[in-house]
Amino acid sequence: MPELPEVEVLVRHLEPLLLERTVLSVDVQHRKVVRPSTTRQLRRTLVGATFHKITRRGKFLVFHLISPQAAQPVQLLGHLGMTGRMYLLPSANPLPRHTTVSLDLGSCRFVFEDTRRFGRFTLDLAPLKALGPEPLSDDFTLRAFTAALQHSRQPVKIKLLDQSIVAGIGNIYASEALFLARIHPALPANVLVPRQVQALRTAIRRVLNTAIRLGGSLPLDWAGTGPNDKLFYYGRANTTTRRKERFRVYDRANRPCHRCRTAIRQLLLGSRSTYFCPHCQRQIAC
DNA sequence: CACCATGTTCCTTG
DNA sequence: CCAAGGAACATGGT
Repeated sequence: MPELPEVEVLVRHLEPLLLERTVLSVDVQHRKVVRPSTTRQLRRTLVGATFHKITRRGKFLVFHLISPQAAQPVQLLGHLGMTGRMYLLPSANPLPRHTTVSLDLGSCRFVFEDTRRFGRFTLDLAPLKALGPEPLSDDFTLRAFTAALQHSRQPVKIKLLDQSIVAGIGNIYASEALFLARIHPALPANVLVPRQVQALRTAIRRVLNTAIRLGGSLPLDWAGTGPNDKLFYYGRANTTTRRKERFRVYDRANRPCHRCRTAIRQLLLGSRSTYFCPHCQRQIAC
C-alpha cells in the first residue's frame, strides 16, 4: 500500500487516535520486522511510554513517544514495505493472521499487519539518514534535483525510485509523474534538459499532493476487513463512492491515454513495470 | 504451475 | 572505488 501519499494519509489518520495513549505491553510475532532492534529492547523502551506525535519522512512513519524513564523522547520507525497496514483494533478482536507486532493500549491494540514482512517496526533510525529531500518541502530544490540527475545515464524512472534523490516516490507515482511531465520513462537521466527537470519536479509535487488530497477525503477501510479489499491506493474504500480511475497510466497497459487515446504501453525498467503513453511521452526532448 | 505485485538491501559484475 | 543489474526477502492473487 505504501508510497508517500498513502503513508501521509495514514499518519494523519493515526495521529489523533494514538495521541496520549500509553503502551501497556508489546507483542512481537515476527521479529524480522523489528530488526535490528530486539523484542526485549522494544519492550524496555515502549512499555509505559505515551504517544505524543507522529510524523512522516519519505515512506517512513516516525512515532514519537514520551517515556517517564527516558530523558529524551523515544522514536519508533515504521515502514509498510509492500503489504503493511497499521490500525487500531478493539482488544476483544482476535489478532489477524499476519500481525507482526501489536501494542496493547488498553481498550484496543495498535496492530502492524504485514503479510510479506518486508516492512519495519524498529527503534533503529539509521534508515532515515539515507533519504534525500522531502518532495513537498522547500528542500526539494530544482538545483539539487538537477544535480542528482546529471551524473547518471540510468533511465530517469529508475532515478525517481532512488530514495536518496528524493524521498517517497514508488513505482506507481514514478510512472504517474513522468506522464504528467510528458517525459519518456526510459530517457537517460542526464539528457533531460532544464525545462524537463523543472517540469518533472513540478509533476512530482502535483501527483503526490493530489493523491494526498484524494486519500484524505475518502472514508478508507483501514483494517482492510472488507471482502476483496485491496485497500489503499484509494478508490477501493469500502464505500459506494464512485471511483474515478485511480491512475492515468499505471496498470493501464493497452488502455487509451486520457489525453490522446493512444494505447498505454508497459515496459520493464530495472525489472519493474513501467507505464507510459508513447505519444505524449516521446523519447526526444523538445 | 508460472508469473506478477505498492519496497529495500545485499551481492555480483563490469 | 563506483555504477548498474539482479537476486533475495515472503506471501498471495491471477
